[in-house]
Formats: sequence, structure tokens, C-alpha cells
Amino acid sequence: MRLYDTLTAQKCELVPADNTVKMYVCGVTPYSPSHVGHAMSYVYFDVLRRYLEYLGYDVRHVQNFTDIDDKIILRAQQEGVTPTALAERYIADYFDSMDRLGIQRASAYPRATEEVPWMLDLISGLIAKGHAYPASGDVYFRVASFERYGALGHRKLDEMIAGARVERGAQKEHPGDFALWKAGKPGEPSWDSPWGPGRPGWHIECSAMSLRYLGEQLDIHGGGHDLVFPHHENEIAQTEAYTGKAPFSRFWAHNGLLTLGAEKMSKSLGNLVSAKDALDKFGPATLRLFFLGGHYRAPLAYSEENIEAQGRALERLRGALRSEESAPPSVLNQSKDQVDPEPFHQRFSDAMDDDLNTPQALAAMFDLAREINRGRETGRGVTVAQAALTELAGVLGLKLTEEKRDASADPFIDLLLQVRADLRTAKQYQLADSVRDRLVALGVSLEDSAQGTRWRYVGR
RNA sequence: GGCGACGUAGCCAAGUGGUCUAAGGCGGGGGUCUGCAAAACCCCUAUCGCCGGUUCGAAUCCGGCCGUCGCCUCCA
Repeated sequence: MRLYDTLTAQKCELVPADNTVKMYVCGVTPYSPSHVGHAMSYVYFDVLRRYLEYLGYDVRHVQNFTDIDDKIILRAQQEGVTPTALAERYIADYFDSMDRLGIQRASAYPRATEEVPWMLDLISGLIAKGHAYPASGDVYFRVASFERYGALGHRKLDEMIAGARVERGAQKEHPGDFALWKAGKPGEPSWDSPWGPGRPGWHIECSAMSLRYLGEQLDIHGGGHDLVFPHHENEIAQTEAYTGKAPFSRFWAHNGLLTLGAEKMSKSLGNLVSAKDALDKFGPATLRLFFLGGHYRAPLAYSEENIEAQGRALERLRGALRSEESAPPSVLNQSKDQVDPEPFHQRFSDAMDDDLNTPQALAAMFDLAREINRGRETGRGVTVAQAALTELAGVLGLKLTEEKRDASADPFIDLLLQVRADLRTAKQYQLADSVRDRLVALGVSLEDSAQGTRWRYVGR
């Protein structure tokens, strides 16, 4: 498949060194509940992984938790809990939401606090090579020592400084230098180091973890577009300066950001909708379909109206998978002319091969759904096509089977349906329609056919 | 101020030189089916922000303008 690479700014053929794709995706800093923007980002990388696996690759997927940072410490102090307790709480929240979304678990989820020794090795190595220097308990990366600095963000060091919003530390040689290690402050968690007690800077954990769990060169390094600079830029500098090998990652994949209103959804702006709330309101499949309806690199605006519209679209896909009760199994025999899913399958693959074009892939699936419905009406066999549709949905992580639900009301609904059937037989249509209308008002949709009445819960 | 995206139907969203008289979804209109509905199927619902240029040919390339957003600071 072809995948867009932020560093080279073009789509390139993804050819892993061997059959295993090494993929590192930046995880969250767990100091607050995961929001819908996180959900979207990880759905995209989940689909990337699923498609690669569908293509036959093994994917070794590593994702970190940055469980030590200024905000975690601050929040923990405010709440009177330990930073670890706070982080674990939101890590649990993260898994909760992502599991509900059907995001496959990564191969490993290293936590920054458990990787400090490897970070110290890395920092020492950088100092030894002249790429970093200690300064009163801190250690900074010497940006000027890495000539490719700025390549990922496609900008030059001078241009960045010109913006003058760079934090100027008195001990820094260059305003663009960034902290690898921060001297400990009283009351904060700290680890012993050759430069005194302290804690890691923001970017170093990802370098250390990817080195440890995936090796010196990755196939794909991913994250939200807001991580391009400075986070990924700094990771490249640290890692390549340390290993002397480039590229650190063959592909840099960044998803567009989710916006709420006019601005991006972000913790610091406070314009959040939590992943949990969105899941409670719309369900995982609808939300996933909403995300995949746009291309992963394009920004997407959170809109309840548009998500609800995707819920109706999801019903359309699910409808195509419902078996035709009207036709007894004997009629649906294999010898019958079957709807051929192959052209749709091909369109799906072509779309996914082209930088994960999920909107186009979905279009092929909707067309296949129509073909199934059409085939059903003309008496053709659709089981093969339905199996194909289910398979393609699976590649996108979409569950098209009806969600498990409480069945305790079923006997009563069936009873009402029986009453209504009797009323219809007696041509008491007003009463019959009243029963139907009331059921619809309760979220139970009825469909009459020559073979009887089918009902289902709408939504989800 | 610097760097970079984007602007396609009522809404969302693909397409990025000719097959586009522009995919798909939602919504809307008309029809078939139905006691009526629902679901499904069929038909209809855009000339691609504006202006100029390149080209035999542009939504697709170039320039200008207007508008929106992102990054340059913690952030998926």
C-alpha cells in the first residue's frame, strides 16, 4: 500500500524490511479523561493496523503512556493523590473507551516511569557524542548539533526562533534547545541520575521506548498532527543523533485534528467532549463510521447532527446483512446465481491501498450493500456478498452485527405484535397503527412483510 | 510575524489535467411495494470560494484576492 509520509511530504509504497511492520504510535498523557479527538486518532491507527494485518503483515504496535509530566504532577497535588494514582486512573479510562471502540490493543504499552533507566542511557550517550549538555541539574539537547533539525516540520531553526515564542532558559545554549532531563523540585517525583535527582523531559520517553521495544529504525511512527512539532521533530533529533542511523522511522503518519466549533478539541483549550460521553450517546460503531467517513489526514469537525446521520448510514449497512426470512433456506441454495462481491472488494482494496482512503472504501461498501439489497429483490443469492461485506467492515473495525442488548422486553414486544396482527386481520387498522406508532416512539421499529412482521431496536 | 493546510451539492465528504455531463452517506422531492407505514429498490437533487493565466482540454497546474483552520507553547 501507499502511505503519506510527513517527512518527505509524499505518498510512498510501504515496504517493510521483513514481514513485520514496526509501528509506534504516540499515546496520551493521562491527566484527564480521553476525549473524542483521542478516540478518532486511535481509530485511524487501528484501521491502519487492521489493514496491514489484512494484507498479511504482522504488526508490532507499541504505544506509550507519558505518565509523568508537569500537568500530572500539578493535578495530583491539587487532588491530594500521587501522580501514579492519577495517571493510572486515566489510563484505565483510556482503555475503557478504546476497548469499547473496538481498538485492538497494542503489543506493548510502556509507561514512562518504568523506562527511566533506558532514558538515562540515551541521555548519557547523547552527552558523550556532544549532542547534549548538562546545565545545573537539567540536561538539554543541543539543537545546533543536529543539522537536519526542522526537517519534519519543514522549517528552519532560525524561522522558528523568529516566532520568539520559544521558551528561553537561562542555561540553554540556544533558545531551541529542549530538556532531556529536568532537575527535580521538592515534592515532585524524581529519579537518581548522573546529573542529580530529576525526571525525564517530554520527548525522551518515546525515543527510549521505541528503541527498546522496536529497535533503531521503525516502519511507521504515528500520532496527531499537533505532535509534528516539537515532539516528533525532537524525537528524530534525539534518536538519530544517538543511533547515527537515519531515518528513525520510514514513515511519519499524522492524522488531522478533530475540531469542536471552530477550534481543535484540546485539553488546554478545554473544549472537550469525552470519549465516554460520545460513546454513551452514539455507540462505538456509529462513532467509528463518523471518523472513517473522512480521510484520516483531514481535519474533522465534531458535530452531533453529522454523527447521528452516520448512525442512519450504519443502519443501512446492517440492513444489507439481515437475512431474508421470506426465503426458506432451500431457496437460498448455493447453485443459485450469487451476487458477485469481487468488483466491490477490489474497489475497497484500491481505496485502502491509496493512503488509507476510507471514505472511498466505504463508498464501495455502500454500493455493495445496495447490490445485495437489489439482488435480494430479484431473487439472487446474497450470502456470499454478505460475507464479503462483513469481512470488509471487519477490516475497518466496524461491527455490523446488532449489538447485544437486554432481551427481557422481547416477550412483551412479541405479544404486542401478535395483538397488532390480530387487529390487522380484523381490519382494525387504526388500533393496529396506534400500537405500531407507540412502539416506534419507544424505539422499536416494525417492518411488515408477507411472511410476518419483523421488529428491531433502532439506533446503535 | 514565520511555516503549512484547506475552501466541492441543503449538510458531511471523496476525487487533484481528459472516462468529472464530480463517488458515497445524510437530508429533500417523485415513483414501485404496502391496508397505511417501515425497510428496500428506481428516478431527480453541484460545474467544484472569487479573479486572471497555462493548456487542444482544469474542480484538478500557476499567480493574485477573500475566507477558514493547524503548527511555531502543553496537546491525539
